[in-house]
Amino acid sequence: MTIKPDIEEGRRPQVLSLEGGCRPAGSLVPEASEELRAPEERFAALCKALGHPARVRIMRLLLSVDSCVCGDIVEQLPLAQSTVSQHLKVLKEAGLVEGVIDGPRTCYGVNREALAELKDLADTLL
Amino acid sequence: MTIKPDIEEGRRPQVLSLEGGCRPAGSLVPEASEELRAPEERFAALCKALGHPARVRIMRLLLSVDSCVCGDIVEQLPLAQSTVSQHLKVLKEAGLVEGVIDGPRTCYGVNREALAELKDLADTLL
DNA sequence: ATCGTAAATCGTAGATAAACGATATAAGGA
DNA sequence: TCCTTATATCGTTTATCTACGATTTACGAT
Repeated sequence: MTIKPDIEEGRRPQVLSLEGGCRPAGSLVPEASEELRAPEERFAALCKALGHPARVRIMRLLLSVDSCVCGDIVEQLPLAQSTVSQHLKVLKEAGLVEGVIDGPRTCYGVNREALAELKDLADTLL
Repeated sequence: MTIKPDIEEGRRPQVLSLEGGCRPAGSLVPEASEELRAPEERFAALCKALGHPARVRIMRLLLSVDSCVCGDIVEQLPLAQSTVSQHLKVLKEAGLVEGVIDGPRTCYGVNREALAELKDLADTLL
């Protein structure tokens, strides 16, 4: 890091991680170390992935049938196939769902561990 | 609503609520009525509000001091005052925090009910 | 009435997200 | 081999988010 101090003079180009900060000391709150910041970011990432009604819906669909649905998800949503595929990608990248390629189709399922992680983080952090 | 059918002919300008849908019948999953869709949207809205590390952080700061902090939040984050104010607004609009004006400053606090609602929805829906 | 401080809002730039259609990829069956 | 089907990816457009500085608003104190 610190490749360049900044772009030029204007606003910084999306930091979005707020890990460094600028405070030298004098934290009002005891924690705030590197270690304890990671769970917050993980929790935020999980929440962000669930922060769209279509994705909550997809999660529930997958939970309700418990095994793989695939293109069935598309039928359940008023969205184009490509859009649903995108939403699945977001959920997959957050680790909330897993996809298993099965012949010409892909079977998705909820990652129960990630779901447990989410609830655990919610209880721990908030 | 239905002021105009659509802008012109291109893609629709961000539906983002998927309430209507286009399915006439034949749902694969039993539920999917209007009533049961609301909690999903509420949950998504809460998650969206928490879908940024700065906002998770703010929530934790407010919980840790349990009463109002105010500009202290700004000191705890590597963000400008206006940015923090924006994040607080997002949390406030989701109902997760409440602000009480106290003289020249505003005291924020976590809305514990909304927090309970979040956890409850997580357990119920997922 | 004026000043200073705290917070909100405005205006703006750049990054991401969401949606679509079109196209590409991959596997199974004819 | 050549369709067909199922997903994924690409390219694009529009909307929203994130961040900032500058300004405005609202108090309290002088």
